[in-house]
Amino acid sequence: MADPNGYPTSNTDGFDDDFPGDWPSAPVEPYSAPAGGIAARAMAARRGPDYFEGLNPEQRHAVETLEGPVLVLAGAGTGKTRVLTTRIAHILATGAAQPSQILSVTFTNKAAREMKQRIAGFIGGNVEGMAWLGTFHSICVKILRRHAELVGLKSGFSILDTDDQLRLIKQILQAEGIDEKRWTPKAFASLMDGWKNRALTPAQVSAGEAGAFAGGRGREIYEIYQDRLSILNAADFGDLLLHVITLFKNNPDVLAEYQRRFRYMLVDEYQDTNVAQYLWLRLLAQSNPNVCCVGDDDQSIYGWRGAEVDNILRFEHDFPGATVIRLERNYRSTSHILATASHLITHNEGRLGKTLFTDFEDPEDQKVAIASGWDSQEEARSIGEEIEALQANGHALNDIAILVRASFQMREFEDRFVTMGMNYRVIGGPRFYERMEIRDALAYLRCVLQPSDDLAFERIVNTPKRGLGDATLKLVHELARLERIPLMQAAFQLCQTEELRPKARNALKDLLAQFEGWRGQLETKSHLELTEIILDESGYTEMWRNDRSAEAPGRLDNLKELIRSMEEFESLAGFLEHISLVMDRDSAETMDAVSIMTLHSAKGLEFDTVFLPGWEEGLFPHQRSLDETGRAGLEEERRLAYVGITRARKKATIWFTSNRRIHGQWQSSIPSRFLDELPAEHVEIVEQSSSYGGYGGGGYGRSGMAASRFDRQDTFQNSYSTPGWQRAQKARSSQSESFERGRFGDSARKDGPRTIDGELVAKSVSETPSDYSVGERVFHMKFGYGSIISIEGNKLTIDFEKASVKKVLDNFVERH
DNA sequence: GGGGTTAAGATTTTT
DNA sequence: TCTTAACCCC
Repeated sequence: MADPNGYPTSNTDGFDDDFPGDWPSAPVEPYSAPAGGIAARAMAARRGPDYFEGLNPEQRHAVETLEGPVLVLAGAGTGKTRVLTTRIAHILATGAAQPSQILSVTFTNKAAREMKQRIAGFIGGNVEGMAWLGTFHSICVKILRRHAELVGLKSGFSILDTDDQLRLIKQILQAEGIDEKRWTPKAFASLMDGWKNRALTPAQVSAGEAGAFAGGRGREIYEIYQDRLSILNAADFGDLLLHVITLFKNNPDVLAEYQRRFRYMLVDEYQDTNVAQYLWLRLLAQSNPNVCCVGDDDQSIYGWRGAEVDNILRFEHDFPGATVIRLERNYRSTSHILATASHLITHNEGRLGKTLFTDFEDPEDQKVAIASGWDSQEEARSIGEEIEALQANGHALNDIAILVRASFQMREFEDRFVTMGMNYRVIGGPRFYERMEIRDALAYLRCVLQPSDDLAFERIVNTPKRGLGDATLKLVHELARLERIPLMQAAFQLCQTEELRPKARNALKDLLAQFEGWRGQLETKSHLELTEIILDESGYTEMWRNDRSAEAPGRLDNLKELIRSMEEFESLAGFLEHISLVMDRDSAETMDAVSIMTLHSAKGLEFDTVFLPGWEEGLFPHQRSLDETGRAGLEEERRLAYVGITRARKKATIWFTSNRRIHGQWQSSIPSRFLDELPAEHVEIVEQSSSYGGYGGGGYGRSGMAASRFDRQDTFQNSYSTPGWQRAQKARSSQSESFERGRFGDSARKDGPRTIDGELVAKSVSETPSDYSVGERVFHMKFGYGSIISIEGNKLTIDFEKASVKKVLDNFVERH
């Protein structure tokens, strides 16, 4: 069957009717011309299909080399996604495979979504057949649901999030009598994560490593944990991969089916794969080498969560006969930016080596700027002013980003921007589905759907408060463990006895009856209605309505948003499956605002203008990274710097300050060693015009933090004699000017809503005196309720009930 | 069960 | 310095 666009189609679940049983045992291989053969040369002489339009020769090579292993080393901004999607289009158009025969893996849902959209552009909307385009995890779930029994699960298994995981570990540690202070659940979780990232089952954990926890009981705890999961019929994120690997290893017939199915495999962001993902891929690629991995070793920044740069470095070794294609032609940044980033990254050892270049050079292009200030406040203020100036020149705020190393740096900017009335948005941060109220609501839904979901039940059994305290729960737990039954069932049995005090018994009975009632409505009510009913009848919404804290209104909004987001799903089960895997939410932000985010979350994005504050030793490179992983850590930090610089299309400005407050303590800081690794000819030191105080000089470098611990001390100390550094110092010490120049009232900025977390809305700053009066009770989105102590113009000093005394602009509060 | 006090910990984050 | 979670007492 073919669709109107001539592309082969297949059904949408990825499991064709003929799969696995009726899979043709000897499929007719589509002919593919050998590279360099007569047909190939004849074809190359001809104009390619439309989708080749605009590809450069390397990109085209990457698209056309369909057979055998291919590694595409795609530098930043070299059209990586384009190559991937065009390659898929090419596979489909040449008839080399059906959509359902292409395995294409990404790391994030966002990447998967974008890829689907772009492919839809090529093949006319019909991407439903691309059933195997998704994240590692979502693909694994799909496989596992089919073969759950083979790894000791039932098909309806639930997927635990990190919160559930921690609570479970905690219970186990308690039950095993392990001191939670000495051996924290968190520590165990990350240890176990490490094992799962390397595809180690409990039996495979080496004695040495197992010994690193609770006096040698690491493996034992891991085993108990896995046991518990299988009793709960649940899997954590790491398990999703691990179970599939186990499945493949123990069931060659199952593996063979998938090997036959996937004619072409594509992996995006290959530098981010961990050992488990690598093994997973190797298993699938055993009999079929048509693997195309795309990645950039220079952008590997997730080593700390198990990514192995080695995977990409060893590709040619692991996949013999691999074609390696380098994409170095950059379409994003100016030559100064590229040269700066390229030069910096050459300081790393153990890279495959690429040098970005651009064909477009404009004498007007600005060099990468290096600016410095006295402290982080000045940094925020100056950057704010520069952004204001850009805005005045018609620069869209949406094309400006501030990329920080650590999220605590964001606060300074938020504070400053709130004061200035500058639109900004924080990207990243706590995700929607991780919020307490959302998790609670989901726990209710999970309980309705899966009465055996103990973790969900525990979560909400006494939320809102029903008088079911520790004592009651302890009895339920004991019975459940004794009888090896789920908590809800134990609770039910307990209600039949006299063991509980009448009050608790009735409360528990009522709750169980409610769940029964909700379950009864599964068939008759839509999942939207039912969710509303549940949240209502359980008293959950009421709980927040009665809550007087600052966050309560937002939480109620989030609950509404949750219900709204369920609309796109057919059923409760479908919705729950989706959100356990897709923890992100793409907010439709339309407003013009500066983006503030961490360097990590900036990967894959680009902006005209990028500010990179906080380039100081200890912060960037981060001390902890150096302490924990030494040289490898330093190199990863350097790659992070590389990622940061290459986000900029036209202008990058790097900042460092002499003083920074860390954990409330002011500390003097010294410029990042990375600054001295930048190429002088592409960088300019900015003379500060608005700095104040002046920096007194005087050897803060040597007495600075941790200088003696650096493994490259010689290079490092030399940094004080480099011309760049001296000029930067000179520029800094010469100034003193008041910085409190009228920030208010001089703004020709257009009015618009301001957001914090994409939600808080404020209006413009003005000198109009506030019409609030002293003593009035007001509400502030971030600080909650408070009363006004004093007023200056539109600045209110408020004594907050839940926060301290703060000064805020009157636009940010409302009467109460 | 709630409210108040104290202690610990404070990179990066997706699934 | 500030936030969060645990803890203790009523």
